[in-house]
Amino acid sequence: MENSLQARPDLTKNQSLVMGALAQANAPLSAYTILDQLRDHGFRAPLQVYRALDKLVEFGLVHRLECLNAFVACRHPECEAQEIIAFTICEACGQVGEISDDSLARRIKKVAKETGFQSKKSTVELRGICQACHAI
Amino acid sequence: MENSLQARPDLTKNQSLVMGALAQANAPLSAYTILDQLRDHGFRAPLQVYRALDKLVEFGLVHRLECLNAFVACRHPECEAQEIIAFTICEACGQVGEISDDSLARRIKKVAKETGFQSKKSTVELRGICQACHAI
DNA sequence: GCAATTATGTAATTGTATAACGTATATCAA
DNA sequence: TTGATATACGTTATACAATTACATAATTGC
Ligand SMILES: [Zn+2]
Ligand SMILES: [Zn+2]
Ligand SMILES: [Zn+2]
Ligand SMILES: [Zn+2]
Repeated sequence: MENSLQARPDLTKNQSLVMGALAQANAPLSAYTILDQLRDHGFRAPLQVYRALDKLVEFGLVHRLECLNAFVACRHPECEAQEIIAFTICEACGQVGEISDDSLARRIKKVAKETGFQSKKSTVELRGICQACHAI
Repeated sequence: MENSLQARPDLTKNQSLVMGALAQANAPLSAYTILDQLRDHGFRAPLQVYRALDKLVEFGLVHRLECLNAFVACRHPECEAQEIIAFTICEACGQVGEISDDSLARRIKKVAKETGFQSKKSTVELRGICQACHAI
């Protein structure tokens, strides 16, 4: 049986550039912000960014935040092994945290199943204030 | 102390029209789909829809689904009393369900708090197959 | 009436994402 | 070597989503 984890191939040039932009940022970037940052490297059109992002998300290197229409580099080593990740998005500093909690995942699965819903993909995004910003 | 629940005033004409479109639909509608449906009633511009949607969401009569950029009428009588609602979105029939489970809400609050995150607003959206579609 | 607030109409613009082309390159089998 | 397949890339145009800016009308509270 195939391992469901994506065996990550070497990144292409465009994929590397987009990954680099996201890795350097300490907050989510929109596709168009990435495009602007990479114009000096030859990027001209949104599709170049979106195609790279599609692959990077597929590889599990990047997450998409639905509530921001933005993308963030994964900082969570064990990410691919988790079914459900909760993202914490600080509205003060923009930083994104990743929480993977088994009991939370089980709870979500359970409440869904109780209504007969078969969940395939879940989005959990929390907006608020991170610890660092709250301390200020 | 003011009640945080919105005392719902009568809806204006535009708000009623948008609410009607969403109430009739059995799946989420995008703002532009609503606009098209209401052209016969004098709607000409997206802003007329977005302004009505803003109010309806504020009143708790409509929910916005982040992962779809779409809006759905609330089918959940006790909705406003719940801090956290999980939406189930069927990828087969499009129907949206609302789950409010106290233990899930507590769990989410708890895992966030463990990382020092102060959550203000949460988005929980599950995509998959609903019971009816699974039975087919 | 009058001021303040809320709702509406319209046009223009900005932001997000994809469709539809064509081209280039790597891989593999015949 | 050729042909088939798969993948990546570049470009243009277009579709879809949301907001800004400004003017006008209706409503509400004195
Ligand atoms: Zn991750
Ligand atoms: Zn912060
Ligand atoms: Zn509801
Ligand atoms: Zn269904």
